[in-house]
Amino acid sequence: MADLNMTTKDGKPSRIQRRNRGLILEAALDVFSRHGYRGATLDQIAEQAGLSKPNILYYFDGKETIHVTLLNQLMDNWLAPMREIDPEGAPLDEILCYVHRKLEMSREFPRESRLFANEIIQGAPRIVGHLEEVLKPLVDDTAEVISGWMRAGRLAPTDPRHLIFSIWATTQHYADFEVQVEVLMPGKAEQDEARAFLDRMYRRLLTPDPE
Amino acid sequence: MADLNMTTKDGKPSRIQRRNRGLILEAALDVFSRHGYRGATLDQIAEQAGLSKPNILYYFDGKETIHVTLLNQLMDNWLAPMREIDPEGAPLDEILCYVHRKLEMSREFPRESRLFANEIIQGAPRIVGHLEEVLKPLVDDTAEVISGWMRAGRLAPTDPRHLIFSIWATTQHYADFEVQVEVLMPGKAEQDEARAFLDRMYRRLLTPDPE
DNA sequence: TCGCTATTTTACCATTTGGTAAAGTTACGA
DNA sequence: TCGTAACTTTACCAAATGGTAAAATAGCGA
Repeated sequence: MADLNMTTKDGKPSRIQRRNRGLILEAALDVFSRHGYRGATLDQIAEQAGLSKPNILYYFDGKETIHVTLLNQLMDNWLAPMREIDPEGAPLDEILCYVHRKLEMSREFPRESRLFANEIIQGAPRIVGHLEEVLKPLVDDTAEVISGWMRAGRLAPTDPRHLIFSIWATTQHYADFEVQVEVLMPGKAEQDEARAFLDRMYRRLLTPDPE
Repeated sequence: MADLNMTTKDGKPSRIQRRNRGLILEAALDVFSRHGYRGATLDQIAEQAGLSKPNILYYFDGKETIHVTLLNQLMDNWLAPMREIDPEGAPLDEILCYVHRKLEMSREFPRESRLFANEIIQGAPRIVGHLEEVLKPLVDDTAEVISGWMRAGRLAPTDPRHLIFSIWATTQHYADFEVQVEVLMPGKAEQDEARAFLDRMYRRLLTPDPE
């Protein structure tokens, strides 16, 4: 019985359950991130997970459930770096540290980045809710923190939200558009260069003008 | 006879041909950009074009041909702003003008932007060739122009290729991640703000330090 | 207006795809 | 070691999808 919570009688998921659900999600991340939601097939996921298709549907209610599960799991990790921006810290350091972490994640978790990008580009049909309920409040808070720093003259003034967009865009670009980057800078250790470039760009943008 | 070149006997495409091929490409742009290659169906394209599915296949050899046709048409317009960077112009103005044009295109042609993004994210299977043969030389040239400006002290030095990436990323973000932008800045005239933000960012990044 | 070509429609088809039913097999506590 | 619940497999299915054959119709030059 493919229960929604998927637990054994005693309320705890079994070892096999944990292993197989893990295998499925790992395979699904791979396939969804490469082909998008509609482009991915349960057969591909099944093959990559080393399980049969019906067996996959024993663990998840359907294709969409797998996808939504992935997106939900993803969002938490994805937003963690922004949550760690410390309103008490040194403004420029906090922002630059955030940029570095996002770039790190783009290198370490390109599949997650692409999964997310695919979903947003196609209208985010399965996570607009999450965006409104979780992402928006977090961004509002962060923008307020940054605004405060700017009003205090500790950062050069700009629009904090567009600043955030630009950080997302520039860092995730290296994951989402990896093929293109690879074509244009073949074989280069572009990640270190990227770090230096972004560091410089945001440092110059945000360092307050001497009065 | 669905000829590859699709011409009438006298070598010229008929009025009907031009109209219908146009209808199909317009519809296909809409559908592909919203759902990605595999997520789009010929039935959707047919319905949106107001033609029957077999009729669509009378004008194009198949789904893939339509997609490739779109991508090829797109690439030229897409790269036009970069081609217009004038090596003889004022460096900062040329770059900022390029940024503005890219942002403009992101607003005017969001479907094209998303079509392209979808293709690249999913590994660019149908246009790596084009990227290598057309995009790479152009980027190499442009990077060399920018490098020259930097060596001459007319722009603050940075990596020109990462500069280009960041311009692409930040400008296309407003088209590709439109849903997210809309959630986080509901109803705002974010395009004007974006222009001001990017102008400021690249101006500060690239203005040479006074010696 | 005739005749020929260009275009469109109708009726299909094979494959793929998400999903199910039910029979088997495994694992684990009593 | 036996019984039951957990898991897996086999054999399907209906709908969707890319594509085709061939008949029917429209358009256009002579």
